[in-house]
Amino acid sequence: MRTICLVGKSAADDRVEVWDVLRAAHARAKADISQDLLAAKGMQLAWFDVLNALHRAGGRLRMQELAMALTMNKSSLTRLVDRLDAAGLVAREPDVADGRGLHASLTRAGKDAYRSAKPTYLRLVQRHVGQPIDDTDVEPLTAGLRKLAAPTSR
Amino acid sequence: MRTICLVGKSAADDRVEVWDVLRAAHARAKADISQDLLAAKGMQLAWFDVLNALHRAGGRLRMQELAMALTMNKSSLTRLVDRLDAAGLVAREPDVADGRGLHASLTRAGKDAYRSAKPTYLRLVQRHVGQPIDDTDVEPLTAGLRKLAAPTSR
DNA sequence: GAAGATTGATTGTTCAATCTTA
DNA sequence: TAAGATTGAACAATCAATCTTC
Repeated sequence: MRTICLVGKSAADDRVEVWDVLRAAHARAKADISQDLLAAKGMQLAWFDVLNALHRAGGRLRMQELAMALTMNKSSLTRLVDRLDAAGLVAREPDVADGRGLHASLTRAGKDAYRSAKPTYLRLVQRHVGQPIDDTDVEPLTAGLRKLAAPTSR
Repeated sequence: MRTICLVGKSAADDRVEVWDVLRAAHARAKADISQDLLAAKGMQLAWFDVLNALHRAGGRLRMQELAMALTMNKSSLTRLVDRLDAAGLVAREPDVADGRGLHASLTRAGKDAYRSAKPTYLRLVQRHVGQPIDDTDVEPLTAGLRKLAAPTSR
């Protein structure tokens, strides 16, 4: 039983609190954005993420690179791309340089869906992430989170 | 086509970046902590979260309150508690005051498992969240994330 | 044999419907 | 009728095994 720290929190407790509030902030923002995106555009956040990643990459990406960009399990990505493929938003194309690889690429319908959803997505990010914080929070938040996003030293 | 903002980022872009880096930070920290906890103690993070919530609440909580504390779907919680129950770490007890409600409560084995895992959990949070950030990051990070964790105004 | 990707089987999550008690 | 909780069925995520090409 610690009797020394009955008053005041330790530095360690403050770090644990960062983890707690990080989880809470992420959970709330993701829930709000994904719900509203689904309601407004009938599109799941996971689908938009794929279209967004492909768009940023110029329209196509190898499955492996796409999995990396989305920090997603490769099996999960295979299945997610299956669904997007079935919906006609993404197509798989053979890699001419390496017969083992496949490219996931935006179809015409995929580009249209992306262009249609993007403004709504940006608006929702502003509403659920941009609005709640103040101007002075932006820089320190970004800096701190960036350190956490980098791979761990071990 | 916007030709005005070819140089420099808009304030809106900075807010979107907060969202991007929030997702990345959360994904990495959660992956690292849950993997290491599983490796070190054979316990899933979701299980620890339940034990932790019950411990904080003094050992027992109604299913509904537990779902709230974990920001978790009530069906998912039913199933999660099923598994913890089957493992002997948690028990369901009738609520004497309201026959509709149930309490999930820590069993003796649940308390032991919690006490055994807690130091490891805290160590992993320090390693994967505490270490990567600097002392000066803690306060502004907590403050910013707390604003995001609060329910949205709409 | 190793890399890129998919598949089968298992497990976990979610929605809507249900059951029980207030 | 509504609240608290669970269930069945559909859906998504994950691991290990597999297939194909390098």
